[in-house]
Amino acid sequence: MEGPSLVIATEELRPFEGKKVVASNREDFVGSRFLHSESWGKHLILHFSHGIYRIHFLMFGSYRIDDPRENRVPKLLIRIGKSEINFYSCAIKELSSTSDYDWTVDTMSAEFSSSKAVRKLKARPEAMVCDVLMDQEIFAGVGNIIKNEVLFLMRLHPKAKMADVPVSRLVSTTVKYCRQFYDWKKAYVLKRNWKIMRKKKCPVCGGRVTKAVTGKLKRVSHYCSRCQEY
DNA sequence: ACCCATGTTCAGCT
DNA sequence: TAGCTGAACATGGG
Repeated sequence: MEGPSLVIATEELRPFEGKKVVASNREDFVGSRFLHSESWGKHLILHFSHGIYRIHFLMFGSYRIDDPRENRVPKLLIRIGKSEINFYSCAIKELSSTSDYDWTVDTMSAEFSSSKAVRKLKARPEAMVCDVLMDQEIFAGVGNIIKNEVLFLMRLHPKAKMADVPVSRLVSTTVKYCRQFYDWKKAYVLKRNWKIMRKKKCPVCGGRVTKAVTGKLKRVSHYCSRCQEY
């Protein structure tokens, strides 16, 4: 789950703000009050009257509101009023505070600082663009889908060195695409708008899309070797 | 039916 | 010590 999806999660939880947890599979949550939620990058931060919890969905995590999965044990279940919210296969960690979060690196935050990102990127001329895009200390919330789509939009090869990348345009394209991802996801049309991710043919030249593990992060990149130059 | 993938952390090694 | 690798976790979709 990537940053924009987490923002959507906070929105879906909004109707439950200020309400009491009447039941849970975790004793400490019972009787507590759900105050509000927020997201930072791929973190979903839930504030309850008894504590702050950070949920990370990793690769396979999911949540369901009033739609429990059959035969699946949620990592966290909370019942609020007549509603049931379930979090599956995620990592849950209690936080003592959220003061360590820097929202100026969260690509979905209004506080995101493009100038700060540009500065960090310029400090890494030897790094591959596929790695810096996924760096959560620069672009918190960007995952492999956003990475691949942004690289295609920029016509950039995943292995391009940052020294050869138009840094300012990379930042603006990434932030803009995160918003686009959010809009498409909300409209349930995200996948059909992928241009290169898991595609067989390049939408520009019709050539076969290359699928290769790239960068220090060793994540799969989907790219057109003809249209996306070094 | 099998294979893959929207991700991160950590142990253990060089 | 820094940096790398593999393992572990866990699951729906093509």
